[in-house]
Amino acid sequence: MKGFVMEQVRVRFAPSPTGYLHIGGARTAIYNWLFAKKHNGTFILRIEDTDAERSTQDSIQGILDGLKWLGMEWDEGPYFQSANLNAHRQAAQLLLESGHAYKCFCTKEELEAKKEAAIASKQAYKYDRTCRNLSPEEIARKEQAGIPYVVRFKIPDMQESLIFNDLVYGPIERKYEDIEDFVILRSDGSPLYLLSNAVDDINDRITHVIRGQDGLANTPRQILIYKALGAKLPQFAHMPLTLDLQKRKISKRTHGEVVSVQFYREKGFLPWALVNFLALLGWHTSDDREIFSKQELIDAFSLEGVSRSNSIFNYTPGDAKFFTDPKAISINAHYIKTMPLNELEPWVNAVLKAADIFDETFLTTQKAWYYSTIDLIRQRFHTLNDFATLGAAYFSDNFPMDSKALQKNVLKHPQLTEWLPQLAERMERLDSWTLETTEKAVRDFIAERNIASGTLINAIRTVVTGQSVGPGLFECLVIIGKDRTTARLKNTPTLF
RNA sequence: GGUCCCAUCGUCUAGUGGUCUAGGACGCUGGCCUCUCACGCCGGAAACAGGGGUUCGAACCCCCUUGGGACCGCCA
Repeated sequence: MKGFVMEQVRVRFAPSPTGYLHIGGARTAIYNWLFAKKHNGTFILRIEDTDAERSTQDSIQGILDGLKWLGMEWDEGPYFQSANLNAHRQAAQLLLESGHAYKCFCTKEELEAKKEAAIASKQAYKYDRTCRNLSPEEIARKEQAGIPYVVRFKIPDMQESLIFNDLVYGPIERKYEDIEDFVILRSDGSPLYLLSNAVDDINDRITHVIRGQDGLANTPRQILIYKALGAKLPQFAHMPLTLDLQKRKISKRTHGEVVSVQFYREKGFLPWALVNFLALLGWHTSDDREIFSKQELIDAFSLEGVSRSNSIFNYTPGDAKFFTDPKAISINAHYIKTMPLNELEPWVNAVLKAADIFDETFLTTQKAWYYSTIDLIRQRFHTLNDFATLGAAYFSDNFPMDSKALQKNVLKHPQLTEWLPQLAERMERLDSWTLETTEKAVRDFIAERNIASGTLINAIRTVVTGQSVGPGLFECLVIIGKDRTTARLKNTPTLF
């Protein structure tokens, strides 16, 4: 970067608020955010709410909440495109005056007929430029007559191609003759997306337009707008799309909640785990790293690592084992089991509170115990919610009893109604409550009565934790404590 | 239909002419560990879409075919 002054990077995420924040949009936001952070630039949020019909306040709020939850904080905005209508109209006026645009009086019916005719004769349809060469007199007459008109952009009449270098896809070429004189202003004077979006990007001094690949086809036309307006061109970078296993674009309509960011929040995802997963869906480094801290990801990120082929969100509806892409769950589990306990703790607090099994003493007098407990059980958890479900028995006496576990490990052995209370009495007399003393008590009991050790151990686990699986039994007992353990063992007969 | 883009294990991908009998991760799977389930560790199955070139040599370069996707609104 020596020899010239690096321009201050400004990027934006510009969603239209017509639904919740979905993972494809979130990924685009993440890439923009990473690019901004990487280059000490500015990340701008712009809500493109000019479609009043479909835009909703709920949706705007959902996008804001989703981005905040993910940690994708913006430096400027949110700006609202609807606030810039005048600037868009002025730009159109400017284009009209400079001869880069013209008024088109063709009616929708006329255009529709031409389009159908083109399709019928298997010709590619493109506006035939009927109004492009209207004389000033004709234009004045039509206007006088009150004939409504749209404003169309005048594509340069050249044989060459428009070429631009996409930072992800490389050189993209489009012949001028293949581009239609597109509409930039409706007959009611309101601007269209292609214009609004470009004008806003110019006004926001965006240096890098990082967006989904569906914007690739719009780019040549927007470049033409930039040029006609005399604006400096930004760099363009298009991201591959996220498809489902049938290679369809993911959408709420066909995929439901699983593609919304909110879903992952509710399912017990750590926001950074989702960010990490999404960043990897279509981007990679050339080494084998897949787990990145925030700073590591910022340092490693580069547009060059973005792949050009669409990536598939590996989700199978109705999968009994995986409620979303298995890799996403795997990454979430990885963070849960490896992150520093003091960072994990607040997330656990939240789910326990939501399940109404949180106790304020967990953070005061019982803090050491609380941390040990989290540390003990997190190894086999995949989501934060597991702490409140599979882990409930460690935090509260109000825990669910897994019916299969009960059936298999307890109800099959009626003698447990006597054994477990007897064992409880013996354990109550223990002077200390450690791995060694609890194990000795149980092993002695087993030896005295000649019980199969697995039978008793599994039964104890089920009665005490409500689960057939979990950490080593004695570690469980030590963590759960003497009082709770013995009380639950004594309670065994009521389970029958 | 037109224009543009893409193509390595099931999925995310490494790979930019020789080091590729194609590497990693998730998932699947065999084993070890073990009171259970995980974790962990050690293994396994699993891919260069097809065909032509170019080259001493091609996953990598070129062409064609096939397949997939995007865009083609007075939506954004």
